[in-house]
Amino acid sequence: MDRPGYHPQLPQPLPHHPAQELKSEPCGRPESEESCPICGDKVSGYHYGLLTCESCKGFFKRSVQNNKQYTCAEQQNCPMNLSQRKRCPSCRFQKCLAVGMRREAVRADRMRGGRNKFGPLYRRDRQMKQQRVYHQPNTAPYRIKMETTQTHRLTAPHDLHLMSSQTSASLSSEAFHQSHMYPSSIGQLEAPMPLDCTVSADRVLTPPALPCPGLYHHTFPGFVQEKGDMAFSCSPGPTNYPMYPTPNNSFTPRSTPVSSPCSTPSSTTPLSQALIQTPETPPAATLTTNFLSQLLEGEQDESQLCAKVLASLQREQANRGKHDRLNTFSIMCKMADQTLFGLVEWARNTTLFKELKVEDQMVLLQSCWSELLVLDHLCRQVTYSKDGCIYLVTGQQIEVSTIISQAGVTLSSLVSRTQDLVSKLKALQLDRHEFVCLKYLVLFNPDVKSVQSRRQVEQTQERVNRALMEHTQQSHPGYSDKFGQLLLRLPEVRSISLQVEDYLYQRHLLGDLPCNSLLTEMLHTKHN
DNA sequence: GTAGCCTTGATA
DNA sequence: TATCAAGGCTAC
Repeated sequence: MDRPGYHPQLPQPLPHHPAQELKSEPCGRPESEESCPICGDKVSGYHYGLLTCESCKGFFKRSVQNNKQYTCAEQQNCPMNLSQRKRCPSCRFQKCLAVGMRREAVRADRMRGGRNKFGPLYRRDRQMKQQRVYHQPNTAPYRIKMETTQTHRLTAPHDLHLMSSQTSASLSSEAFHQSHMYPSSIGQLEAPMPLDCTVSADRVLTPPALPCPGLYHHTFPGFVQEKGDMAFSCSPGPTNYPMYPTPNNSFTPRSTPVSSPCSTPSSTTPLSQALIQTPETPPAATLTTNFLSQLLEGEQDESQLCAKVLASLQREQANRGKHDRLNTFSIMCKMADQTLFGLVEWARNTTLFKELKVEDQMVLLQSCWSELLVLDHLCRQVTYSKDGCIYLVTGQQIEVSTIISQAGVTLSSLVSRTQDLVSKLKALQLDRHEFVCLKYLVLFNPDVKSVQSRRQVEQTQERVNRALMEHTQQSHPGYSDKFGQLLLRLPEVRSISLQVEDYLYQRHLLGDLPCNSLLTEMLHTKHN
């Protein structure tokens, strides 16, 4: 593909890639200046799940309506751009699916008009974009202004102590909203940390130019190295997703070639097929292996996430004046913001989740978003953090003792509880298969109120549960209780996430949380 | 088959 | 009532 980093087999950058922005017209209606994620043409609006151009909209519609079965004459990696998009419909369709276009948005009854069931998702996407627009210099209703003198003077060790009204009023709407994911970041705002925030921000936001995601892998490690003189201790950034020394590293990825979850227009997905056991199917162990491998396919690459966050931070910084740099807390929030967004997209792009009604998808995500964030944080710590440090998505490490010594009671408690859990999971040698299973178990929660397809959710949870059990038995035959030990950690994850939500809601009631963030929307939905 | 423009109609 | 994301139409 001509787009750097694009691989038809892999989950692609989300349609709302940070590099793509919307501009507000004078009338207030956002005009898309984004390029189509499939071919790069001008976006004409939301079509079948995301912003695309008119031609790709039409192409996708025709393909789905006519149940087209395309075949690529090359290696299924044909370039896809404005001039070449007509050459290979197979790769074009693959790319449509890979970036997130949804077959189910093409109406079977061909009814015209009206809004589709994706309205809430489109709305959320717009809100996120609008949020970025607000943060453009000179167009924002309020500018991001952090770290006033008053803020720095706060030393009282109370978790809910807040900045003076003046200070709060000058804060970014985005500033606090996902800090629960990184308790240390909250601590840094609540009590002055011995971190030179300005220096940190400058460092973080001045990596080498990051023109496109595909190049980030090459620039990132060097950049991290460069940050060695920061207040944080840093470790080399990961070049791939968790691979740590457990017996599971020898886990066979898959015994048969597995296409992208949405690789063909047929109604049954590879994942669905993997879930259906017939008398002809391979042994259960192989099925479990395939199933887990396919669950893993949707996992976001840590280095890509890292690059995305860095690019976002860099862009934010570029829009600021010399004396208006993001402080450490804002940076942490940015990190958490991207992480949460990535988790929502992860869920939305997983085949099993897509099979649910959109209404169910919404309520499930609204129910478990904070648990997913906590799990994500835990996995990052288990995989990358040094003992006694918290590993950030950007590859930086902060010493836990520093945070605890200066944070308030609730925050210290949160950090301690989280670190205890990290220790337990490290002792259990949690691997990426088990981690992804835990995420699925949290996501597919049949006990969530107002889930319509409860049975479907329940069956998925049972499937994942069984796969997790079989995997732990296979990978740790001498450790019969690993499965039980893993499940026993989930209540603590839940508890921590609830504590975090409570804390954030308190801040929200005091006006500290932004009105147009995903996090606020999630909090609102729960408390309403 | 493609892609730009038009029509439709549920929803905010 | 305006919006906007569906499907339809049609020149190419």
